[in-house]
Amino acid sequence: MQTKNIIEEKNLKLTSARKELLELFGFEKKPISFEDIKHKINMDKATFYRNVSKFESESILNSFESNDKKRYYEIQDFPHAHFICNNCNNIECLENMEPIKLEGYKIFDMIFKGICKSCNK
Amino acid sequence: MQTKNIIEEKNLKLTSARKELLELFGFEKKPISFEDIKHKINMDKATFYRNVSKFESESILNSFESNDKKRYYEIQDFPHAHFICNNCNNIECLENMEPIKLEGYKIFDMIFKGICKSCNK
DNA sequence: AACTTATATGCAACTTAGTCGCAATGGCAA
DNA sequence: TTGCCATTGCGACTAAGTTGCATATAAGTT
Ligand SMILES: [Mn+2]
Ligand SMILES: [Mn+2]
Ligand SMILES: [Zn+2]
Ligand SMILES: [Zn+2]
Repeated sequence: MQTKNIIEEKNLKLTSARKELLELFGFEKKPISFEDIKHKINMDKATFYRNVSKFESESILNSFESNDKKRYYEIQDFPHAHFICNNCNNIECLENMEPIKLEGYKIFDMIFKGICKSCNK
Repeated sequence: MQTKNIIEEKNLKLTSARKELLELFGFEKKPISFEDIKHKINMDKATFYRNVSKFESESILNSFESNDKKRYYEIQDFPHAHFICNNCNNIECLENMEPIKLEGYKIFDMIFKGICKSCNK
């Protein structure tokens, strides 16, 4: 979907900060922290955080906290688990995993931690 | 195992702070943050954090970060997943779950987030 | 195109979990 | 009992994220 349509659908103003963020998140395939992109983007950190929070409450992004005390954001497409490597700190999207069910619970997010494929060789 | 043996096995000094912590962690069944117990314990926060870090590197405790930006520690017994409720923020140990395997990866930790049994009613 | 107004932004000050340097203390082995 | 080194308390610090406030701007209205 186009950046403009995403925004209009949610009754938000299409500012240049929001354009920048949505293009960046649309382009990246991995979850991103503020630290990751602060040098690439042209906005204050308050603007970044206020926008990603709004995007999250509008179901455009979702987020989780990694090992490094930073919050990572990514486009909300189809639900999938994440693997965080304790060794290289890389975050992987596990897109081919069948979803796990727990009787009586609703699961929105799954995080696995351990040693990733390449560190495990 | 006795507090004293745990400590001696790792060549650490059995200080009163360490006795307090190990008894507390042995007694509690749930993961604990510093905030949770700071009023019950008789030590500086630096002492708490230095000790739990050491215990973790000695494989006496393990830890993970929850939704509330706090780190939770618990006795390392048998590996199990945790469920964090987005609604009531309660942390549950999922002790009856069969472990999940991922070809090529080593999984040390699994965290599920969503809505817990009692909030889901 | 100019006017209006609610929303969004930049900036600086703030919050808060956790860390660190350092001088004083205290386990424990000799 | 002595002495050494790990451990402790304390205060200062760090860093991710938040907030208040004055200013700027998107977008609808005239
Ligand atoms: Mn992902
Ligand atoms: Mn547990
Ligand atoms: Zn790795
Ligand atoms: Zn709940």
